[in-house]
Amino acid sequence: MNWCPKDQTTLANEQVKDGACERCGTTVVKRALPQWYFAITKYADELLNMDRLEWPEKIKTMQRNWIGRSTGTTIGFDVSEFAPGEQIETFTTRIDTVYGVTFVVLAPEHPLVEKLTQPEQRTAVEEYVAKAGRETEIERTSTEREKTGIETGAYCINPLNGERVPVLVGDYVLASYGTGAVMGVPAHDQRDFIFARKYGLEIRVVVAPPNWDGSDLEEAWIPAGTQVNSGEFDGMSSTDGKDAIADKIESSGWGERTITYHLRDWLVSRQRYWGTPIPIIYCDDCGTVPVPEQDLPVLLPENVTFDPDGKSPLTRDASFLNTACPDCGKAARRETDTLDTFVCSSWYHLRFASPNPGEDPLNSEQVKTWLPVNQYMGGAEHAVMHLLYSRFFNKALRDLGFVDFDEPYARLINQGMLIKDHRKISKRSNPLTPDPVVEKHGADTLRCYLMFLGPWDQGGDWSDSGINGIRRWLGRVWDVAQRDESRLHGSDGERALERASHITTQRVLTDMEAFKFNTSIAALMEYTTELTRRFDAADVSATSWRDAVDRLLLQLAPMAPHLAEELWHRTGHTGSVHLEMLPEFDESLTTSESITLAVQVNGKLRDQVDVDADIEQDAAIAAAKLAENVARHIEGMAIVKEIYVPGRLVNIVVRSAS
RNA sequence: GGGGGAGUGGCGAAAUGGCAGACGCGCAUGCCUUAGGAGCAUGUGCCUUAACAGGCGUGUGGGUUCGAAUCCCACCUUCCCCA
Repeated sequence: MNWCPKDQTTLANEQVKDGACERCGTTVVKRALPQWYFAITKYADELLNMDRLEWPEKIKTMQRNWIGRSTGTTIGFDVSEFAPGEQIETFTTRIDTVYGVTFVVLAPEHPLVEKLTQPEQRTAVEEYVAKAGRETEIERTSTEREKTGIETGAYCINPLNGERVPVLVGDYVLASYGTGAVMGVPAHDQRDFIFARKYGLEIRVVVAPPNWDGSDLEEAWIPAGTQVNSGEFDGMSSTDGKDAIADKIESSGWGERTITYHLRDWLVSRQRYWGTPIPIIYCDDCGTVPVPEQDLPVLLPENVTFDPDGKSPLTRDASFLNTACPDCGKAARRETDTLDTFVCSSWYHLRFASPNPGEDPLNSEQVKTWLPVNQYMGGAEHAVMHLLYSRFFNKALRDLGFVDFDEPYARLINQGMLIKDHRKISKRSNPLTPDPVVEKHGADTLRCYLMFLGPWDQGGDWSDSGINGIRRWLGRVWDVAQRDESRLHGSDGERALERASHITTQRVLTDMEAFKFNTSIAALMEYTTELTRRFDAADVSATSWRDAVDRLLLQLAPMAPHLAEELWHRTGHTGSVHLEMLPEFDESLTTSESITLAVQVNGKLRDQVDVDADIEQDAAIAAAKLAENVARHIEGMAIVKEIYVPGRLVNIVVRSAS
């Protein structure tokens, strides 16, 4: 059990960071306590299936790694010579290397350590085990550190070849992972290789590299190869050997094919006040009894005192603690542990969708209407905690009949981290209070600025100065939208205005769908400038001008909702701008009759030419060659190649004519 | 150590095989102003040049291509994640 001495509570593996409590940074120690778990491992395989999720690959990879499914073989090494009737269970994904086992290593916490340690080694082993108990798992498994181990003095038998190999204790083996014991194959595992060299153990090649001449290896050979020194399996490819050896082990009863997971069951007990009480009652006669459904939910008592000993007030609150056994009615005690807060965040979206469910925790009909969540926005830091728990909850609730879908969040986007003073902005450690910014510039300005900082999924650096640009732009919008269009009677700029409108909408909508709000806003800024220019030139009609301003406001609405609404009303509209549809764009109106081609000579830009938009390749190249600065660079040269990229550029490749 | 991002002006950034630096900040000059931490206009990658123009330039070194910030290889720096 991971125990934080400061917070006086247990922690899930996911909540231990670098051996320290995720909340307060205190070094976490190991404690043995009875706890409540959720059986998330029962869903491990289903949780691995993320094919239909539109999530960032990175998050999917992190979840896969966290679940950590590996297929391999469990095999027992007999130790009855030293501990009658016992054997050491080991798990390996490389059963093809089993003939190369030259030692077996136990985790310091392994129950057989005590039984197997021989008298002459006892003092040294006990010291070693005590030392390992003071170190964190991160320290023990760090690859930076040299592997250490100590002999127990005992030996075990490899069932495949009947060999007697030494049993050691090593702190790089964790009791909590796999079987808490590993077989040592120095020739084919780099950690074992280094370990064997250090302690003078045999390094025996059993999977030969191609063209192996029988000499000693310089480092472990990890890839596949040919079985050698492997009895009846010699000559097989190690890929086939894996299956053949596993078959033999299973048919001989020495072990079996096994799937293991890194994921462990979710420890949900917390020794805190602030949490959902675990609905369990302890009765001296009936044992552990769940609170009957009609008595749910168990509510926290309200008038409690918090003492500085860090213990949950629930452990001292008699009115909460004492109750009657639901089965026999005799006096009984409530569980005083509460549920991890990740339990609540695993289904809050279901409750949001059905806020008044009556007797049930949620209303399935309303949940079906609204969910699953189409687009979820959250931080990448939730990859293996909240997001995994939430998926598990959804699947469990589905199996209980509460929801009819498999996944809670169809599409996931990670917003990036905001950095201030070289540290990430966080509500706990480095907060950015929006109030003064809102006070000074308004909520719309702050909102737009956050969108303008950079790509949404990359976050950005907060700076106080850049916000002025957004403030100025919104000021220009305010000005331009309210100009009096009655003096406009022109027509020369109509076509240009229409083009600008449709191009802008195309850019704004495309970028918004890709969560590139920064470039969406840049497009609207350019459009604002264009509107101002057209008004000052007075070369459009009043109607076109007004339509163009409406278009600006409609696209501004999602970004600066208050300002857009106010201007929508001030420009003569009734009803809310937020009930309007976004404008559409006509691709045919985004093009123009003439285009500017860039002209390169040998890939270097030399000039530009204005040509008809539908110009043919030959004509485009001919026009390009006439450009003054191009002619200069190709004069007297032999033309090797001419390239025309329609609508974009011409590249003329030349070399000296000599 | 392993896994995954990122590296472009003074700064935030744009461009994902086709005119590098859009848009914005900052800065400079000018206009307006009794005033400016307001507003407006113009300019602003570096070097050479009176100008036309030319050279250099997207972390470093190589490669592919008519053409590379963009693709490939190696390296450097940095951020995030890690049983």
